[in-house]
Amino acid sequence: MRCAITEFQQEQKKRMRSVQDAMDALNGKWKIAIISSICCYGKRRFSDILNDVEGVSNRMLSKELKELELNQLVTRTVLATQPITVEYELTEHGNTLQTIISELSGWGIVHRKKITGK
Amino acid sequence: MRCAITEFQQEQKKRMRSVQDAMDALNGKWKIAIISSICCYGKRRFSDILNDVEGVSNRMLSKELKELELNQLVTRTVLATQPITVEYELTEHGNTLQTIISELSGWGIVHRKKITGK
DNA sequence: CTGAATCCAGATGGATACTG
DNA sequence: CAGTATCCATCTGGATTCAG
Repeated sequence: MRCAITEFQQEQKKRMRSVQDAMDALNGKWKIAIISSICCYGKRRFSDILNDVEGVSNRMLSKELKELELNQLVTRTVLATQPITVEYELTEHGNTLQTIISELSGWGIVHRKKITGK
Repeated sequence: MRCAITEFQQEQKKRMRSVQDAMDALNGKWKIAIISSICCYGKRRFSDILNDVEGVSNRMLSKELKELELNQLVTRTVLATQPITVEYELTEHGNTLQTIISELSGWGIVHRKKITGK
């Protein structure tokens, strides 16, 4: 009977799928930088993020913010100013990413040393 | 004097860069699945990984394994069998990713529930 | 100010066939 | 078995312009 092996592989598949789910929500060149920018300041306007995230274009920023909103990681609030301004904020769910981002940051530092600076 | 703000922003930039360093090493459609496959079994052959990672082509597998090797996350060992076989294994450094992968997996499960199943 | 629309170059990745 | 080479469709993302 090969149940043990089968179950083991099933677990492995589930694990891989859930990691992929996470990565799908975070993929895109700027997502993590955008999240960092917002969470760092609490609330953040479109043009602010545009300045924070070095190199991003308004086209990409708009697109990735929309995806983050779809994934319920940020909220978008239009303010009735003249001209209008828009505030982005992390949702509670978005905030749960902070642990992961911290760990990625930590690993990234070690990794960079490993590859370059030795 | 604006030192506090400046330092804060400096910290933020560093953090974003190191996260990006980490993501650079892990980007690519299959990297995490490949790492999962290898670490799950200890050692793994090319054709094994090809089977484990659903949907990957030999072209992509070859390419991403090469990148993982460059980033010193896996080692490649040619065995003198007939025909030759190749074993891939996680380096010590590659193994340090397990925590992050676990967390991503955990977050991915919560996230999927949030977005779909409620 | 906050985007959306268009255009376009370059990267990504699948299918297939081939080599040692 | 473990890749490499080639062809080709699609995706990505920058620059620029336009709109509410």
